[in-house]
Amino acid sequence: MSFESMPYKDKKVISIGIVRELTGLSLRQIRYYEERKLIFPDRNEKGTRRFSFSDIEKLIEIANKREEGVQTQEIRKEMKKETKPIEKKMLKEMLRGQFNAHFKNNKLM
Amino acid sequence: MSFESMPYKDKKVISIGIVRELTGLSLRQIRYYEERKLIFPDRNEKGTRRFSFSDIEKLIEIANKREEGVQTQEIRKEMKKETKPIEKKMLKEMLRGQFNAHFKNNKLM
DNA sequence: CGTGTAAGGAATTCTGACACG
DNA sequence: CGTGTAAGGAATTCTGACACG
Repeated sequence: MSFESMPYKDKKVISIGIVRELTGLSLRQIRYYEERKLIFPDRNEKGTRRFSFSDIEKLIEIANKREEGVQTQEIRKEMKKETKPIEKKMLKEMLRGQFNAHFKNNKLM
Repeated sequence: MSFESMPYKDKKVISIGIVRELTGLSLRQIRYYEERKLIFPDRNEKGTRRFSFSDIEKLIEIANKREEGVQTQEIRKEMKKETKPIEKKMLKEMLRGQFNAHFKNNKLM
């Protein structure tokens, strides 16, 4: 199942009210950080936001930075650097997936 | 943080609507399986249910058993057997925690 | 810039009950 | 036994806007 293969940490299943409880941030703050492209919750069909545990961890980091007086713009820049290696890893895995699919189709199936 | 120390899998943070999406079960079915003591979602202050990924996995198992015609009573019995070892493990860890706390308080603090 | 708040509407969730079987 | 459904109420979430600064 695709459900099993994805780590729970990145599944977008948490509503904004719970995120508020878990982070201590206000709804306004959470929505604003999305507006500033610091987090990227999914939306369900009717438009309500769905967050992952990763989003929550990110929000906790953001809250800490904000307490230090760092502006959202700066935080976004810092986060870009940090997520780059992850993107590279993802890309690598995607390529491997493509390769495997290709191999399967031509040699085994 | 206590947040970090607990695996995401067991955090009760998912609302019943998402559980329905993820399991394909109806709200009625999910609530009924709780009534029959097959799952144990938390409740927030206002009484709305909060499920964990573990609950969702359990529900998928339950759905499979039900398709085979197994009654909820039977499913509960089967699940009791399966969760016993986990309870033992938890108990062991709790005891170790108590021991460590005791040791710390008397010898180190 | 970052956050609070009141506003109105839409969608969610809850419980207890009746239905069928 | 297991599930559907209509009912009424309460709580959630959404957006765009005004406020302050």
